[in-house]
Amino acid sequence: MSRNDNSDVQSRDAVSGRTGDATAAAITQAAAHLLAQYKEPTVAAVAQATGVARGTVYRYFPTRQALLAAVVDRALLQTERHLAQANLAGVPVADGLARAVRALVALGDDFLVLVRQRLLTGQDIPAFSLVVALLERGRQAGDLRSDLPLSCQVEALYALVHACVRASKLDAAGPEDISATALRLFLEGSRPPPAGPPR
Amino acid sequence: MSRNDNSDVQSRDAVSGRTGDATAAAITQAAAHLLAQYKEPTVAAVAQATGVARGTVYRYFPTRQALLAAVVDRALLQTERHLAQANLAGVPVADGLARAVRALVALGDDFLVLVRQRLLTGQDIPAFSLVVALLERGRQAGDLRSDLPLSCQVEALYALVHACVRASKLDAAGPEDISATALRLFLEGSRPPPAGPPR
Amino acid sequence: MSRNDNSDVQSRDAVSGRTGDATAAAITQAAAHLLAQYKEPTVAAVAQATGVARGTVYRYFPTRQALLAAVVDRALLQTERHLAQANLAGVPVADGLARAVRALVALGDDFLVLVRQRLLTGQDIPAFSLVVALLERGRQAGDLRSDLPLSCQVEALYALVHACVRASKLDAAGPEDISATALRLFLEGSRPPPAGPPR
Amino acid sequence: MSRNDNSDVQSRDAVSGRTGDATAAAITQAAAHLLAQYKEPTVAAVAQATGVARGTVYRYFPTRQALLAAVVDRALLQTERHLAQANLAGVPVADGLARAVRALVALGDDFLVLVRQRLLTGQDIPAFSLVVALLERGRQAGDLRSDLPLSCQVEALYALVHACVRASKLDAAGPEDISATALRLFLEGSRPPPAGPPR
DNA sequence: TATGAATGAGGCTTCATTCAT
DNA sequence: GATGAATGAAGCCTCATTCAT
Repeated sequence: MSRNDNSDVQSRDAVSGRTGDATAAAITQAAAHLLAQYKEPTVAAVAQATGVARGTVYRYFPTRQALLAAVVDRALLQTERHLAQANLAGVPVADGLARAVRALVALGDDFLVLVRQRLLTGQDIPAFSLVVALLERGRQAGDLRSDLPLSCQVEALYALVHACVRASKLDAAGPEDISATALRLFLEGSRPPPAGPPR
Repeated sequence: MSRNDNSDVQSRDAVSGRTGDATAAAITQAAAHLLAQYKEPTVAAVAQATGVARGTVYRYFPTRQALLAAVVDRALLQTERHLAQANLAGVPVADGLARAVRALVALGDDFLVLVRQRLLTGQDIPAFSLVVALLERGRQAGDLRSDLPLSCQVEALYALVHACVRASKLDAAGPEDISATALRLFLEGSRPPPAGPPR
Repeated sequence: MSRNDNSDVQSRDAVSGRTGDATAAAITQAAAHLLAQYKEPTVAAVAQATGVARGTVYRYFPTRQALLAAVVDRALLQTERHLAQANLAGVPVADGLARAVRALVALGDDFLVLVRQRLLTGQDIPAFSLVVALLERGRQAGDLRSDLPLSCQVEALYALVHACVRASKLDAAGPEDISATALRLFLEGSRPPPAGPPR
Repeated sequence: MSRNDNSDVQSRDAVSGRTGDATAAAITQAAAHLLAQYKEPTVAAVAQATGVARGTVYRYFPTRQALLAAVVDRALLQTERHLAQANLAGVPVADGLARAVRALVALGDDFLVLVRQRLLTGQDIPAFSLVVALLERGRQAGDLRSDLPLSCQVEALYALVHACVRASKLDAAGPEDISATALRLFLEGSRPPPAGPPR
């Protein structure tokens, strides 16, 4: 009843109106936004973007590396959740690809963070394994051509989503249009259909 | 495989076998290689990769920024030269695309440097205008589909070349295979041909 | 002899007993002392003389140049205040000269800093304009000889004060004696009075 | 007879027309000029001012410190020679002072170098001992007032010469005028004579 | 909990010095 | 003898990190 009766919610900051966990989330989000622009953000930049003092960042993350790792972890988690909810394995390949692309586009900064991570470390992103599995299924089922290396197809899918997301930032296109464009480029390429429309 | 064969030009260093200009070229090349890996190379790293002392880098480039700018400039020059020699405007669009992709793949680190530059600055690379013109010609001539934004197609072409180059570093594929894969992905996408082979 | 007595203002450092502003003042003071010895002080030297780490200097002054400029600015401010309080224009020339010399001597390091600045840059010190005006008044009123260039007289006054201050550092003379000596040298020179005492 | 018959003169540089000793002299002279402006000259600056390459400076002077010491030594030597030739001890004090001041003014950069040296090191300049002896003689003979510290008078003399030299650089005054002004300021000060002109 | 002050390691840059031609 | 290239020590500056309030 009383105002102090917040034993089961996080403590709340009077000024920012943020709970402790919300502060941590705000920090990671700001850091993700900076990372998505391919900056190498300093702690001061993250703190300023979050609207807190530098020391506050260190209250939640022991080191800069830990903060950046937390950002990547959060992006991984979000990606896993989105892709799992998309139920890629439960629908035909064509539908699965459309769902996957929409999910990646919807991830926004988190997707860019993971692409950046792949670019820098060269390591696979585990959260993307569902997408790789989908591509493999498509190749085996004959829904996707299999005369090209799988690795190139994987790269191509991410690259096209990434390219469309970035290109759309200039055109201010909506996520549906972006997703559709990326998907078409991935599936059909840039050569026009010989006769009637392929669909 | 000596880096320099003009025996009667430039003073030559006995140990490294490099002339003065060759030293500058070696520095930019080493820096380009580091940049191509999406590192943010320190002057010390560039010097070590070149095999000279830090101070030597400053004999040729007044600041780190100037060095990196010189690397980008050199990449621009190389790209302009390669694309100009490819005579993209003088052949049919299909051939032009094949030539363009082969030229970009052949650029190696220089292409990656320019892609990185686009990624970081968001600015257009003037040396790529020949490729954009080719795409525009293809769209108007009906050789390329025009129901997608040109900007997305431009991004897609670079992204696919980039993706194939990077994917090939794991497979140690040759430039011809890389180029062919990138070109097919760009033109035909990943959906298999409906009936007989597309060509 | 504590440097700061306003007990309820500014956060206070437990070890050094300095407030934040006092730290900046301590840094400029230490830098002024080094400048007054005609050193070209490094940031490390200033930090050590202040008793802080190098980085701390950069908390208060963005660059070394900015620090040195702040020292000069502070010296200008102090000089303006001292000379303004001396009310040179409101008393006879002879008294004004005595006041001016005492003020300059009392400035100590700040005066030396400004003399050094004049020496290095060759530019006039605006805070000295009150003294120049006094000399001009003296020349027009016949209290000072006007058969010598004013610029030489100006230089001479500063040079004599400077010389006496520096000479007195070896003799540990008090400011009153220094001022009197400088004033006499400026007014009467080194030739003894022909007959009785000149006053 | 033959052109190679220069065994007893210095080897002569074909381009600069300087002998080896002349090159060393040119270097010290250029360095003296820079020192006289109260710069802290780099070896590169000295070399550029001399018109030779950096390495050439090191052919004549093992280190920068040695070069600067050589400049001071040369200034000391010049000063000793000038003052000795002035025969200060052999004429009345008044004449001696006039000769001394003219000699110091005529030294130009060398005098400024020594003043700078005094300023930085605080040590006496041995070449100036003849002037100090002259001042002492004047004080004992009653030609100079002795109610002021000798050290202040010494400082004052140098300071006035220095001030007049520097002030004259703005007015482009000749050495005779400079000397006369400095001497008057030293002897008679800035107060006008009570009745008729003192001379 | 949040903050501003302080620190020190590391990167950039200059410059005295050495070396090979 | 003179030069340009190369080096490394040292100074400037940034920034991740710690600490006391």
